[in-house]
Amino acid sequence: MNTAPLIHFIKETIPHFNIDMQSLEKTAEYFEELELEKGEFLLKQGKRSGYFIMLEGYLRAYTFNEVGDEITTYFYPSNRVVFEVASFFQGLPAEENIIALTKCKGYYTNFEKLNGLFHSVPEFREFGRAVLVKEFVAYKQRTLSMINKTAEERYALLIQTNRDIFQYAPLKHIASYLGITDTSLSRVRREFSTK
Amino acid sequence: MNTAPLIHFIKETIPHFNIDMQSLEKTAEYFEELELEKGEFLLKQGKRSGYFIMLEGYLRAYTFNEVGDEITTYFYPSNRVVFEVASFFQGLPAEENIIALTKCKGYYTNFEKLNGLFHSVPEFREFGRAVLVKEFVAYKQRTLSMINKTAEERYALLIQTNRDIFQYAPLKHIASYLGITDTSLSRVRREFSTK
DNA sequence: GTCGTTTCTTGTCATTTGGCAAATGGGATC
DNA sequence: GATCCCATTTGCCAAATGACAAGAAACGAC
Repeated sequence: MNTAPLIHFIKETIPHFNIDMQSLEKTAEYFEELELEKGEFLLKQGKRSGYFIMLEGYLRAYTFNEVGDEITTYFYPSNRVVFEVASFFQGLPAEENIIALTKCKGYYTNFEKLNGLFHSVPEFREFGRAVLVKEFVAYKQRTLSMINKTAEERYALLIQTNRDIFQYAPLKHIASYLGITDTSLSRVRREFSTK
Repeated sequence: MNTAPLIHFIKETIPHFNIDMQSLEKTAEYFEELELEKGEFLLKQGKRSGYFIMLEGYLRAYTFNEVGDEITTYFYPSNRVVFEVASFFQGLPAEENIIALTKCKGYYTNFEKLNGLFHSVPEFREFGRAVLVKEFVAYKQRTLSMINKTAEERYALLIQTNRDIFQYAPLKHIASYLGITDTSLSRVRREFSTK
């Protein structure tokens, strides 16, 4: 296994924290390389989520509402750690599906292995915490923008921060991610493009 | 300091995990008792957040949007751990204020002390992780309900899960928490009460 | 209690968004 | 090319929500 990109990602994530090379090499043993083809699932509803350090690719998380419509809950770009928090950490069956929008590459592990890693490389806990905090912060900001931004502002923000997504995801998925219907998104886009 | 309620809370939070009494006593040394009167601030914008295990009381977190309106971001009931994740863990100045809606009692610590505690009582990390995960899960659910529920459904959900809040917080704060104006909430309530 | 401030409700009207259906467009397959 | 399928756009109308202002009610200071 080529561990260099994994080790690089770990160091980047906690730059203030110096993990020695030996620990990093040991850390890598707890992961396996994973590649997903476009359309493959990283997680299926009902299963337990794993822990995927994704260095290349784009993923989409989605679930279904009461009337059976698909709701896109998240888009993951590269260089993110992908897991469904309740399922992974609390052992619950996932309510989300996570599917590859493009070919994806990264490193995968599961809950038991990650805990084993926390024991054998205690410094790695710092990474685990940083990741959990980072994803939590991202979700908080998303919630805030749902509360105090208009659909058009949320659309503009997505274009700014994650423009690539428009290349890989159909607009109806982006619409439900933004909390509006595809019809409304279409109108928002028409207004937006005239500015 | 009366450590019994704190120790009880820690055990309740990670029931599957057995921390011996000695460690729990040592843990308590890293906290101080804190009482807030109604109207007092637990956190002010610009400061660094602490870590407050609140056993009694209600808190409200809020910030301001671009036009200066107050946005209520969260209501905390008792038996929750209260911290602003980005500020506490990443050391950023808080963008939120957190204010007591009632008299509050609990145990308080800061980032340095909590890290010291993680070193001297490694089992306590399990508590830290459980808390982070729990709060993250709560936020995810909130985001999801903003996306795929109507204002009336969100209102009904809040009544079900956190009815006490209506006793302590004015409706305009509840309105901004739900992502609507106070005017709309008033109308939603009128409709809702006829059902 | 009185006064003044804040909160809550209501009315009116504008804007945003949704629901539905039809038209358009692009891509895949044969 | 013809056909089919799906995504997207558009039109029409309804429902939800916002903005603003006025009045009623609740609350706090004195």
